[in-house]
Amino acid sequence: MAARDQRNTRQRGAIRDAFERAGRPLSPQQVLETAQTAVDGLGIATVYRNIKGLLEEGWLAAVDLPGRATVYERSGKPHHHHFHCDQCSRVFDLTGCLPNINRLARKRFSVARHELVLYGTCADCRGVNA
Amino acid sequence: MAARDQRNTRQRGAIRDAFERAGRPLSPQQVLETAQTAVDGLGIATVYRNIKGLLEEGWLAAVDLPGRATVYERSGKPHHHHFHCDQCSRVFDLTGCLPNINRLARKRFSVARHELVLYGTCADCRGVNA
DNA sequence: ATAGATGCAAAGGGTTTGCACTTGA
DNA sequence: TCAAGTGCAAACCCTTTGCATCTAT
Repeated sequence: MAARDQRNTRQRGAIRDAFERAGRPLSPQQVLETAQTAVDGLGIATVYRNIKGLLEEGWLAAVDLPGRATVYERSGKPHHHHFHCDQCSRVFDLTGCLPNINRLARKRFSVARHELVLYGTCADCRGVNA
Repeated sequence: MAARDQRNTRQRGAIRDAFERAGRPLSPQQVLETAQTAVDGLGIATVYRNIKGLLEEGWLAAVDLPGRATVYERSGKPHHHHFHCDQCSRVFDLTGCLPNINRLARKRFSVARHELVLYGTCADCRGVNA
């Protein structure tokens, strides 16, 4: 394998922690804010560089969502989609998918994959702190 | 109504034409390239300003797609989704949707709408110039 | 010791805005 | 006429990169 020669810096550790603990996709900015509580002076450039490294390593996966900057999540999850809260802008994982989703395209399109995002309000924002 | 006091400039006409003729969502850059053939010296800022105006007017609708800049299309179409060609990056309209698509979210999420994008290769890029 | 990693600041790419000039009505 | 519209360039925001310094190994 020898993915590459990466060191275990405090910064990298804090960034990984941020993802482990969040359990949901995070933006670089959100990662910065979380990881800064552990590593003072952490810079945004370092966050971007580590995210890139963790992507190449396969530890992270990019989640492109319409209308917002790319967020990232731990890789290895089964096929799933996301929910975007219109109020707090946080992104949550959904489970499962729908059959026939790729059949929406006419035969003149060869479909390789799809992306589905649901929008609305999360329980926290609705005050349903159940 | 008096949406606002908009003039019919050559630029605005050319921009509208670009959308009318394309029949598919366009990016500001694509609009610029098309409309420049009609209006020499057209600037990108004018394209952005007119797109914004046409959005407010309700003549255009924004189409946010994951991982690419927002594209725009004529408004008023029934609910539909889009196909993004991985090779030429053009975006095409699909027709229809799937039932139950909003049920993918657990009850802790209140779903207001959804966005679905299919990815793959369009007929042109596959050489199926049928 | 030393190559990789970091932080800062500057550079990029796409979108928006300020301003003087142009133009539609 | 004269405010809305335009073109240009500077400003912005987010992401990436250059470089001197720092640090795991």
